[in-house]
Amino acid sequence: MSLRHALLALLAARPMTGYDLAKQFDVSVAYVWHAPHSQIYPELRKLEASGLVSAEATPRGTLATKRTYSITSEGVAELERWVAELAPTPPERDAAHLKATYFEFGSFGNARRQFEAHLSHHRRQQLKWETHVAQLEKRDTDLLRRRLAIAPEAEHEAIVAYKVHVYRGLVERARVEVEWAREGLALVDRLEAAGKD
Amino acid sequence: MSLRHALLALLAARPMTGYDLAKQFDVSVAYVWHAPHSQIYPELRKLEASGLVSAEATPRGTLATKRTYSITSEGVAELERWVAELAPTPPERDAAHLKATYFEFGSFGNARRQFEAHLSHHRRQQLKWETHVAQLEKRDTDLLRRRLAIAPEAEHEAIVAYKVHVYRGLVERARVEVEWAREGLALVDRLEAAGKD
DNA sequence: ACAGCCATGTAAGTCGTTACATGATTGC
DNA sequence: GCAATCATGTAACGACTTACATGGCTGT
Repeated sequence: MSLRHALLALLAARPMTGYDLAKQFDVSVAYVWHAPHSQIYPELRKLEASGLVSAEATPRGTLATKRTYSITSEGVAELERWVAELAPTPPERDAAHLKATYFEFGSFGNARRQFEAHLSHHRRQQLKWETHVAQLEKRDTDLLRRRLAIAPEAEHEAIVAYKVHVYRGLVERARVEVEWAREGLALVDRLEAAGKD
Repeated sequence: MSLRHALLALLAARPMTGYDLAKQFDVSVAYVWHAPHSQIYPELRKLEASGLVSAEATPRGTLATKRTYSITSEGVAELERWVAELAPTPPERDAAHLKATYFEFGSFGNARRQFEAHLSHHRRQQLKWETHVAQLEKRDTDLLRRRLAIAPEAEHEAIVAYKVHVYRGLVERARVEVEWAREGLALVDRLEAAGKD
């Protein structure tokens, strides 16, 4: 149920085509909620059918139509309803930790490879998010500027602050994963040394 | 693809029925990989069909049959293959952080409620995992004892250490979420105070 | 002419959720 | 007799993945 709200939230900043939305999912929203275009296009149709967004269709070539979607007042109301709703936390599903629980079924070398992959992935994530935090703080992303342009000035601080807080949280989370992987590597070293006696 | 491997890993400790497995998913594995019984029973049939587990059927009442599943040597091989495989990291999908990005669509009171729910959820998780770590360290869970009983003594330390490392990682992760929620609450206080001028 | 980006879709399949459905055994 | 727990399934639906498929526009 989050995809529709992610789309509505993006459209609250400015009208966009499905393609624009798919791109935004790659450069910012995807940091918290990933979605491929094959999921986005049908969802936009559903949102349109339920009146939460409206589409302006402009012909493109002879066959295709380009649709620019805007959020409607019902859409804004739905966004507000969603933000006010206390969502149940989803069940845990963590493939990396599941696998690490059973590293004894592989070699020390394998455990190292796995921890190293974990480390480099989350290190990259951390850098990406740190960059994003810096941009948000400078109010230097297209979407944020658009969002601020249509919001009353009194709200600007909160709008920026919430987003910065979210991405700082993700930076911290990535940092913890990196730390966990490093400690994992140290653990493997200890286990291997102990086994050599 | 992780459900099958979680099942295989559990069956590597001891033979179990679908019901036993479902219970294990509630008390330990579910901490990393949740699955309802409606998913477990069909998956066991598939594992049986592909020869990774074998089932011993004992009649139960007039109609039902109770099936006790054991891992086969092919199943162990598949576990080893899975542990050695470098799995791609799944795309981000974090409803709580997504929503927090857009807290400006709700009131300060709402943002507080949301952060408080986040805080208490992850606080509970943290305690649950801390308890689990303590049990693992004392080698005081049924499953772990069974696992150690059939493993060569030289491997015991690693078997315990990997599991402890995983759950400590989850404790840390929960701690970071708790911290994030607390900082969120402080942020809301600051924003509200600033807005009152 | 060709590359690269703009733009939109469908289809098959897997995974997971939620609800429905049934019956046996054990201990009080 | 009743409650709790043991035990096993099915079905409908929704979310997500992966692959396939098509074609337009812009600049070099």
